[in-house]
Amino acid sequence: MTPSPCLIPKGPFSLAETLDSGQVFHFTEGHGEWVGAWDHQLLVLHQSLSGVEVRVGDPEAAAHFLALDHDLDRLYATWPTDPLSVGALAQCRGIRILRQPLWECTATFITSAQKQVAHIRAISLALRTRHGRMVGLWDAQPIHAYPSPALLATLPESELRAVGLGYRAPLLLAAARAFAEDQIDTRIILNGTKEEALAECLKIPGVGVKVANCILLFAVGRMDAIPIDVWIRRVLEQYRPQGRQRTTGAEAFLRGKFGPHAGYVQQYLYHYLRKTFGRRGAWEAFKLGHGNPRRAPSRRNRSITEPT
DNA sequence: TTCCAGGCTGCCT
DNA sequence: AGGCAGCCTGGA
Repeated sequence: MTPSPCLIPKGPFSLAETLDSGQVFHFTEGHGEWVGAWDHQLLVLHQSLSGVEVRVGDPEAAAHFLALDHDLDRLYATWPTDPLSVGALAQCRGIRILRQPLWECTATFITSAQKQVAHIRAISLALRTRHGRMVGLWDAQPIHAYPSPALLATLPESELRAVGLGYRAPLLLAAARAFAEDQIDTRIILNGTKEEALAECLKIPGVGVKVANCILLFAVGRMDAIPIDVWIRRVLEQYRPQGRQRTTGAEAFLRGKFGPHAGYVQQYLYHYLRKTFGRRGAWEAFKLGHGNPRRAPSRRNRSITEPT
């Protein structure tokens, strides 16, 4: 048996952390091998001491997908120096922003609204298994691609609700239809200016500002895109407790604070905070100890910090 | 059991 | 412009 091609990343790389950092939701691990699909291609990857072994799949496609060309040492040289960003870098060193296919990235993040990662993963795998094209077998298990827009558009809403999509079912259907009927100009999303691309993303049903930025960061590779989710909003509360958290001003603030590769900082912070404070109440406890108490807790959380 | 999770949409001021 | 309720489901 010929040895697998070995890819050498530019700077640090952690395959496991990258594939498990909330960018993609369908890769599975067994015996040190990560198995999944990139578009319609089976990928089996293993991290060795010298690099990344591509045991199944096109090495060039794998290197592109894993963004092994991103010069992380150079990126770390200009990393923000505030305590949270430094802590995030210490824990997430080697995580890369992947280059995902546009449609499956879009569809996956439409289904992610108000869902925990475990559930997003379950939905993603169910959609692939039930409706995606099989791209190969690994360890006697079939691996599936994400179903195409044209195929998803033909499914009844009840079928999407059956995999647990809930109110997101009609949104995903409408998005699939919009893609299948060429109502979305993907050239603008991929090659337009930031503003043009964002506006085109917002035409997609079920896509708001947060998901649009996920698309720009994880599929288009725009490192200046900053998805602001609940975790990043918590970071904002620490940095500017008197400011508004929901407006576009928040994004401008983060861009100024995190620099041109703000998307990378965002991803590290997201992963770091979720892993460190993901337990119920852990973030509230952290804030009581170290955080800034000036801002009153939101109505949503009030019962936690102010028991009646 | 209750709470809340990587939001979007439509409607309100 | 910005705030808010409602929406489905399942994990902790």
